[in-house]
Amino acid sequence: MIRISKKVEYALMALKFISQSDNKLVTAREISDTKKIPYDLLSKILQKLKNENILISNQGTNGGYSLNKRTDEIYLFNLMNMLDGDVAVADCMHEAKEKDCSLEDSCSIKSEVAKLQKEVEDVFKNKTISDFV
Amino acid sequence: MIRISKKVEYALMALKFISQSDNKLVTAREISDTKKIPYDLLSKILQKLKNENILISNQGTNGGYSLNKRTDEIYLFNLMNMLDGDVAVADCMHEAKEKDCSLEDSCSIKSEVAKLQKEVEDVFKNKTISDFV
DNA sequence: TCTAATTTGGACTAATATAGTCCTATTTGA
DNA sequence: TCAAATAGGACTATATTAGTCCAAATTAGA
Ligand code: SF4
Ligand code: SF4
Repeated sequence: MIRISKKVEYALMALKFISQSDNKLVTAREISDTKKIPYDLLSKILQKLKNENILISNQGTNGGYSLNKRTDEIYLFNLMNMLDGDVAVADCMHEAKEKDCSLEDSCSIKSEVAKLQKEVEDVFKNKTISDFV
Repeated sequence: MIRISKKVEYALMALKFISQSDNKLVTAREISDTKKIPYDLLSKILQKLKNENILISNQGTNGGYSLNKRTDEIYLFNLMNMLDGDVAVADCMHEAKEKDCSLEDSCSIKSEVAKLQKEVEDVFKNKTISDFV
């Protein structure tokens, strides 16, 4: 059904929220409350973004998150990769070859699927967080 | 993870196969055997395509399927719709509003997601079976 | 030094979607 | 009448996505 996962949506909302908070640290709780995002899930997402150097985190009382990149340096394509794994329109299109397709031998559409992959990738590679702010 | 379902892949292979069979009727068994597609699943797909007037079917001995449209009249976008339901990058983007998002009130990214939806749709609307043949 | 606010992170469960199977009926040419 | 085929409902299995639970570590401030 070709969709953006909730994780990615939550990440987009969170990054937008943080980018609009003028350098002030933002807590997971704040975002969760104002955007109605499940707290635990959001926490995981922010941690991931921190580990991927999209965010900087400060632990402890008065802690929170802040951006570590400009919004136009954060690509939707990369976000999707971080949070959901490879953006691949078919099993055979994964970068890492863990997921092979058992039909690869008899497959008659692989090269066309590859073109499609390219076109879909381009859509997501051409969007950054700044498009969402 | 943004992918084309197996159903759609199987449909593409089947339609390609049929289109290359020079007006001769093609059976589900033939396609299933040569393309290694699970027979029962493929049958369902072909039946669906018949009900959607993409294929014509002939029952009984010597029966089989043939195309009811030119390959350049069969859009990937429509195939996906038929077989998997709405192509929607997010819950709120479904045509029929069965699937609403509970966050719609607090959502800060909906309009940008709508743009994305449009771009993704365009990719699939600009591909027909003829691109796969 | 204690406490509350916070991030960190593993393990788990629940819900949903996708893929595949099974079974029976119907149609039809030979 | 038989065998080859489509038709289609109901079901099961698998995988993915979404969400929850719990315990630990960090840190500012009282
Ligand atoms: S069926 Fe063909 S296109 Fe689809 S995943 Fe397998 S090899 Fe790739
Ligand atoms: S979170 Fe926003 S963009 Fe996503 S489905 Fe809900 S309303 Fe649409």
